[in-house]
Amino acid sequence: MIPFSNRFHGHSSLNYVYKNGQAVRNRSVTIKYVANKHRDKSRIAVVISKKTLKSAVRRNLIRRRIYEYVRLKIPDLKAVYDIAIIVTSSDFINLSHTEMSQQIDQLFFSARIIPKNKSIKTTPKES
RNA sequence: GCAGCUUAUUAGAUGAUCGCCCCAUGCUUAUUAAGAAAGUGUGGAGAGGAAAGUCCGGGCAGCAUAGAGCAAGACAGUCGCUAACAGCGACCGGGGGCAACCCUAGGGAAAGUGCCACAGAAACAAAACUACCCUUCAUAGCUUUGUGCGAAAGGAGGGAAAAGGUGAAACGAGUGGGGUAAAAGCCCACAGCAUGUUAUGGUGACAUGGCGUGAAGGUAAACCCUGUCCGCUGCAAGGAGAUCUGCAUUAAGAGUAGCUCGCUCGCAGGUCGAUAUCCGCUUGAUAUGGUAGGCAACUACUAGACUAGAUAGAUGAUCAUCCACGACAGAACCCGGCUUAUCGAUAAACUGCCAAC
RNA sequence: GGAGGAGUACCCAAGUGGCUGAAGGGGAUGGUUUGCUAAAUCAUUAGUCUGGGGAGACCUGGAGCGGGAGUUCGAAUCUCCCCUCCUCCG
Repeated sequence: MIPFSNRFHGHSSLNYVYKNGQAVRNRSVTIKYVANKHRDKSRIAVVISKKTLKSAVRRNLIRRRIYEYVRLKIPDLKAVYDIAIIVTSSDFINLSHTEMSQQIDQLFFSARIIPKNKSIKTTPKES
């Protein structure tokens, strides 16, 4: 999980991201993001609908894996962002760790939240 | 050894690195003290047998310290257990299995009402219809020619409820004998059923036997009757600000239930501040061990223990090794059950068959 | 987390124990009408799964009212347990 200060608190702050954020998406994940100049720390949420995956255990598992990977990316962000990662396909549960990290890296780069070459350098360091 | 049956336990393990929530405690922001917040260090602890479905029951909270009557609803063998229950235990009756054992919404149909389609003579009150039997009328005919006898079909009167291609079910006591014009528990013997009473055993449901009486279709997960229980809403319950104006003080109105009573309460609006935070929130019908009681469910006493409390919601990620290659699945106020989902592994008791001693 | 409701043919739906071969409407298919279409009008329609027969057109048996049990002679309907979908709450 990510620290308490990097989470969203309350419903309305997430609604702001949904309404005003920019979106990048691929087949199974959508990322909405918006820059926030009032805060010192970025906030990140992972959203999985009960309709996409019925089992609570599997939803938790996806959420934890994404949170864990994104937690390591927080220091690399260019600025302070509010980010919502919305999972829209139940196939996401079957991805291996490398497949998952590739998809998220790709989306983060195309959103221009993190610089490309740094993201390539950091991943071997972490592992 | 094979096949089966019941119960209980368990629910991947170990290590490395990086992280999360809560609690305790130290330091810093910050040199009087106290409190709050943020950061940071150390230590402790961190999902289930079903956490699920929300199907029952209870605690707790608000409405009266939850009160009365009706309505509505739930339950249904007996005795016990329990805070309570539609639960559990033991037993009784019924059904299944060679057996261990399993299943069982199991009060009342002689209080009343309804329903029993189609088919069938008839669907529950008894009768009618067909067939059966007797008497009689009348006729063909026979004839000893006498107001003699008299078949079948037919008309009339009567008998009995034994027979009736249907149907889930047919008047609801079977078999054999007697009996009769023909029949029938009409009578007899044997066997069975219901009910009353009585004896024995059992707390009881009930079981076994004696005596008397009797002939009653099914359906109550149809209405209903009998007995027992039951107020409603649910932690999104509920609690925690400041201030001003108007109306009212009996009455009116409002509040919790479908209605009646009863009970309680002043009501309406504006402004500021919020749409959040804190409390409720985990020590409890608590689990574990021991002793005693009980066939058991369970209860009493005792010892030490504290074992999630989040709020976009904490147990994870990555890697390595091992094996049986890991099923179903994530607490949200808390308990007791039920039901449903579930890869396997282990242990114990018991039953049947086969073999050996 | 808690409370309530619904599920019948491709779609909308009626049906509260028995002749349901599942009413009715839309849709689909084929006629009539028109120079052609639309509209109107008439007729047909278990159309899903499965067993058997047939070269095929088609004929025929069974199941089937979200799924599974039970009560009953008989269940879309009554009872119980699941599944799916929808709505509400400070």
